[in-house]
Amino acid sequence: MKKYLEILKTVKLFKGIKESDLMLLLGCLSGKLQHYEKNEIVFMSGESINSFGIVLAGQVQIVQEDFYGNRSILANIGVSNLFGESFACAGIKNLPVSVIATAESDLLFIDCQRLATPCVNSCAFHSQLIQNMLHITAMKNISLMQKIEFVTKRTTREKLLAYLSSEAQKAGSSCFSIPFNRQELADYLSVDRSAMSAELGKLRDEGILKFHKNHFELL
Amino acid sequence: MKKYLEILKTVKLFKGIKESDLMLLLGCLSGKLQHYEKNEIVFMSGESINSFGIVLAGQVQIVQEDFYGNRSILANIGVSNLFGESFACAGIKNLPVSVIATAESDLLFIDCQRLATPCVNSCAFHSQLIQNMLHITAMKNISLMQKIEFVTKRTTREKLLAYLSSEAQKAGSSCFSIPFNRQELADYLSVDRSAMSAELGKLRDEGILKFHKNHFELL
DNA sequence: CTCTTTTTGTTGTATTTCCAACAGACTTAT
DNA sequence: ATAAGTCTGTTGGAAATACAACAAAAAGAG
Repeated sequence: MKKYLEILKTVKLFKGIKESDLMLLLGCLSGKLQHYEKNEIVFMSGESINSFGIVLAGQVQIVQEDFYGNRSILANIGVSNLFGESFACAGIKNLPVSVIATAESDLLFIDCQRLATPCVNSCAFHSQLIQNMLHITAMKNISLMQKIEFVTKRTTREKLLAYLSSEAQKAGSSCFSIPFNRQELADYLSVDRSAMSAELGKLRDEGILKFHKNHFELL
Repeated sequence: MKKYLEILKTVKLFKGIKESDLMLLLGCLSGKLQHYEKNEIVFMSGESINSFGIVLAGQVQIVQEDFYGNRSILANIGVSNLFGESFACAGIKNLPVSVIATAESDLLFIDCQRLATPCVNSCAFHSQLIQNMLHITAMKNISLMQKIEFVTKRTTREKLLAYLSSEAQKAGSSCFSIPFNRQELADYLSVDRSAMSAELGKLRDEGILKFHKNHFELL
């Protein structure tokens, strides 16, 4: 766990917790570190969970799949971010989504019960953790709204431009990388991959953007 | 304010607060009651807000509008539910959405600062309020995900059926009312109104559902 | 009640998306 | 280096959607 101390310090859930208290706190929360291979399933939809995760290395995706096999990617969770905490905090028993590691990943799992109920040692941090968690779920709300903004755009072109400019803004530069390959991007924006590929080609021909693999530049 | 005591007792934010403490608490939070006419704007996109609202009567809608005039309804907020709290908790300065009263409404506004910082009187409730707020934002997360599930369906028919069956489930009956007229439903599901109307007609002809105005029955 | 406005349903056409199939580029394993 | 597998771009036809225009029904105003 110690090798991830630097990462843990950047996790928003632990904001305001002293570095010296961090390991102690993790013990109290009975945090469990686990390794996942690429494409391994972390949580399966329908499953009942009693812990949420923190990505310490790699990345995971939150995925919805209907029984026609249509896949929809709700979110990509990168290093130092949480997943599953909304279901935990809302007390949802059966997961309506799956979580999949899309790269070799190290994930830290924390028991929700432990977070919600103060214990002798962590009591001092408890109130801080809840407040941090509130901030995190509120931020997730915002990014879900932003995703809705993308997918409700009428055409593939508009969806692409809305998504890409938001990524550029997030990166603070017109050059940026995205955490998706083409099929994943299509599943995130909820469009047809081939049509999207064609549209990307058009946008490039019109001089609106450049791209190479998952690296983009808006012009 | 007293006339709404029964409603206030059902507000999830105040869960665990004794009825006798409620009015005291509202004073501490400097809650302000305000009346709105139908179609009046409550919050305007771009505005900077420092309070969130609770619907005591009527309803409001959370609306996104792009500069082509395409409207997207993110959510409908009914009696005893909160709006704007995600932006408050996330510390978002400029509202990315608008809030509009879609019926004559009484709204209670609460200052975020007051909620976040304990004061001499409300201190005892403070921790409870934060926990309740966490639960509320987590639940909102879930309903946003559900909305994404609707709008990412490929066809108008699938969107309708996904939405209507979720409403039936929520109502606990195959008969239920929806809080939208046709144009609003189209803007919520992000489809063309006329195409949606046609699809509703087909579904009725096929004996899959019955409807009259905003009252539906799944068969 | 009558007139006006809003809401809902219907239709036809242009546009867009979806799907399937395929070829080339790139990766990975052996 | 070869072969198998994956990812990306391209195309054509089928299906679905968006848009505009209009008629009928319902709601609201005077």
